[in-house]
Amino acid sequence: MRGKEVFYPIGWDDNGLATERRVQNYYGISCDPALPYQPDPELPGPDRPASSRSARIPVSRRNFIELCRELTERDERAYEEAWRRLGLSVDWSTSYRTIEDAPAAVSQRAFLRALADGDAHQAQAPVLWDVTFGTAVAQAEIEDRELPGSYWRLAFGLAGTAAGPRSEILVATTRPELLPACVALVAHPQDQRYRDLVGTAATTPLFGVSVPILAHHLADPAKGTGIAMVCTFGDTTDVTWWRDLGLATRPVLGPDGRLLAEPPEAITSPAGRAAYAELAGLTARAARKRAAELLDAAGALRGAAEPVTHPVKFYEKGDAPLEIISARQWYVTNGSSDPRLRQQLLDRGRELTWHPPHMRVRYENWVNGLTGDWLISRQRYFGVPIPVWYPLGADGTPDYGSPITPADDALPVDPMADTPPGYSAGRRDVPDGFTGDRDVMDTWATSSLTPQIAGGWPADDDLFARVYPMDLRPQAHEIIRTWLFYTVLRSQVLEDVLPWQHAAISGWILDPDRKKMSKSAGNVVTPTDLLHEYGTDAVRYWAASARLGVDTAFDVAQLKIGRRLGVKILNATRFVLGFTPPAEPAGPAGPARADAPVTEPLDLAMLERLADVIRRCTAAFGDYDQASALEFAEQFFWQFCDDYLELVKPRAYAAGHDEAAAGSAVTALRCALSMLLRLFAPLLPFVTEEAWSWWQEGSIHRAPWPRPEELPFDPASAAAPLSAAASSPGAIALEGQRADGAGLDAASAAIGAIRKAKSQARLPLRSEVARVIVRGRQEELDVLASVIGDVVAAGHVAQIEMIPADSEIAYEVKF
RNA sequence: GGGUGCAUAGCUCAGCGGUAGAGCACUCGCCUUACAAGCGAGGGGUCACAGGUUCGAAACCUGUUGCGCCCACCA
Repeated sequence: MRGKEVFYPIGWDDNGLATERRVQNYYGISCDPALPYQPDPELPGPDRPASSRSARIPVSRRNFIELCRELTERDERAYEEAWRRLGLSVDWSTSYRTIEDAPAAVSQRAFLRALADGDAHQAQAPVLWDVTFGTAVAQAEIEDRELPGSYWRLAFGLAGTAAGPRSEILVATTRPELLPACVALVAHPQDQRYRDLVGTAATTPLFGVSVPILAHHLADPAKGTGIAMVCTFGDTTDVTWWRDLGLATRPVLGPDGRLLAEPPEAITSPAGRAAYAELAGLTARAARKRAAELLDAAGALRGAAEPVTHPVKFYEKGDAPLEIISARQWYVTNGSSDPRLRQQLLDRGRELTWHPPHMRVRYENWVNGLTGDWLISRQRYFGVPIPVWYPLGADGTPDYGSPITPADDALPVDPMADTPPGYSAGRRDVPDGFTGDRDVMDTWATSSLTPQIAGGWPADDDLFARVYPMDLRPQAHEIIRTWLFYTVLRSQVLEDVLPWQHAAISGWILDPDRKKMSKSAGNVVTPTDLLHEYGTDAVRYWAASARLGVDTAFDVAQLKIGRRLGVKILNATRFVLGFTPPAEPAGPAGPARADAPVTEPLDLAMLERLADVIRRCTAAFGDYDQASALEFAEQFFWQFCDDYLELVKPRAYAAGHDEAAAGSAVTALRCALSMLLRLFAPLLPFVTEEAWSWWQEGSIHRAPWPRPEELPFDPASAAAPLSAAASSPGAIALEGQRADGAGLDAASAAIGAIRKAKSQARLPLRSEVARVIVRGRQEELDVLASVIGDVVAAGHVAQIEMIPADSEIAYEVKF
């Protein structure tokens, strides 16, 4: 409507663990990569009742991915239907799915570019691991949840003279099952209680392993007994201590979340090995209970277990606490260990215009709090494969340090199916042959490239040059640290540019009790029923009232009001179009046209007010504040209907008596209607399109945005007589003269006073009024005088008298 | 613990230096030549609390309390 070409792409982010879980639950299956492909698998089907994980039917990797594609496609069709019905003005002809070849190729190309530039690397390192999904996860996808737990106080043995009078040392832990993984005890260097012990060793109860007692500033004297047990790995602090203090590695937890079959080598005593055998194969949770029992039986517990509630790290879509295990993974540089890149990212955050501005703080918090590079590899199936192979040595061991990369024009590749350059297919997984990387990339590794994917990078140079960098990223606040941050990161690294100038950060829709909607809480309101019951425009009306950055409670009352507004627009349009245009019919669709001169002061005043509304709406939209734009338009529209239409009705109907006065009214009505419909069009697209179609050509959504300059004033008769009140703040310059809408307000106030008198007298509004006396200051009476004819007619007033007085304007109504 | 936002009528929210606002809900009235899925009128608020700035504070500053969110926090 503003005359610009808009590139508004839409895509489906269909990869990821959320999809895999939905597919598992929907079909009652699980993926087993060891199984062969079944062309026509027998599936339990969607009607199968929710089953335990063990009851799921295992299917091959290829079958699993096929089902993921199938179900996401079906889900996406349902979404598209809902969004089309919502009137989203995205360009459906350019939509993409991140799992399709073109986006996958973009994703792989960006990865290979990062690899070539040294921005992607592998490392064998401790990672946060979801034991249910069996994959590593990234820092951005972790959340804390409060869980109940217990403190156990374990007695570690002290040997030798350094121990002095003490023979044991108490260590509090919430995870006794990790005792076999213990590699050290750590106290704060200033802590007097343990100072003399630092540098000596203690012996773990039950397992009889000697561990050093060390000092580190991260040890908190106030927690537990002030001395912490360091394990491989109980939490991220353990990892820090392990690194800083150069500690041994004694893993006991496997990728499935169960204790490994064999104890760490450090456990050598028969008693220790016997104790470990009691724990082997148990889940961490079960092992915790068993370990506490064993410790109790061995007399190594001091005092009763103390219940606590503590925060535990979870994958945000996971059901079991994350564990930390050591694994080889792929990482992408994100500024955590590169001060220059970190500063560049912070600078980009300041370059970006945030709506609302304070959302930038979340971004900065996140960038400043990054603790490691971006872990992008996932040990899953439905995702874009990491596009590398590894050469195998003579003994069949992969050489991870020399990844084999595909040719650029071969992308996308699946290293598990495709053969790398320089090899034949037969040399897969044989000595001196090759093996494919079996991991896929984090879903954000692809969705962080949405500007590149939508913009045709790098194949369509012309499109890319025209649309990138883009203007706007609309998204919600919970994915600032993922979608927004990763997108800024990729554009910084790939193009050294900010991917868009503006970020419009929406809040959430909360349930009517202001609680977050969630499937498990059962308080989700889905839009489809609402769209059917209240209509799209009503739903959009409610949604548009939500300002950026502010969470909004779902409110059916707002839908009803929106629907009422839509109905009112149709009725008002019908009313206005019921009057015959005074002269030639309006020309081509578009700006309102003067069919007859607008000469009557009330009509001029109304249009002047409307011009001001247009200015304010336009400014609000420019400020990403659609809620204010709607409010301004709506407020004016109701005054237009309730006061102006009623005031002007008698004059407009009286076409036979005073053609000029009637013509002025009808022209003003049609002009205002045209502008109002266009003002509402972006927010209420369907009802305005319908009303527009009754009298205009073409779609209202391609009509020009209304401008005050369209006002059909006849310069010869413009609003000169509108009194001294024209110096008020609302005054506008028009055709070289000053005018404002004071006449409309004066007439509204006058008809309001008359209505009030009738209401208080319990009389119908159409009843006759014998006499109205108005007292007020001369200048106010002058304004009123200019529109008094319309007031008298609309109020059915027989006689009106205006008496100058040195007081606020007041009305006396006599029947 | 650090950060950030919010607190205004019964409800949902505007207002952000100049006499407290809207819609809904509530009460009363009205079939009025667009609309009874409508129209008109009315009642209803120490603007969380305490200081300060100012001629003047709901608004600006400081602090307090409560709620939400972000980050950190698993011994």
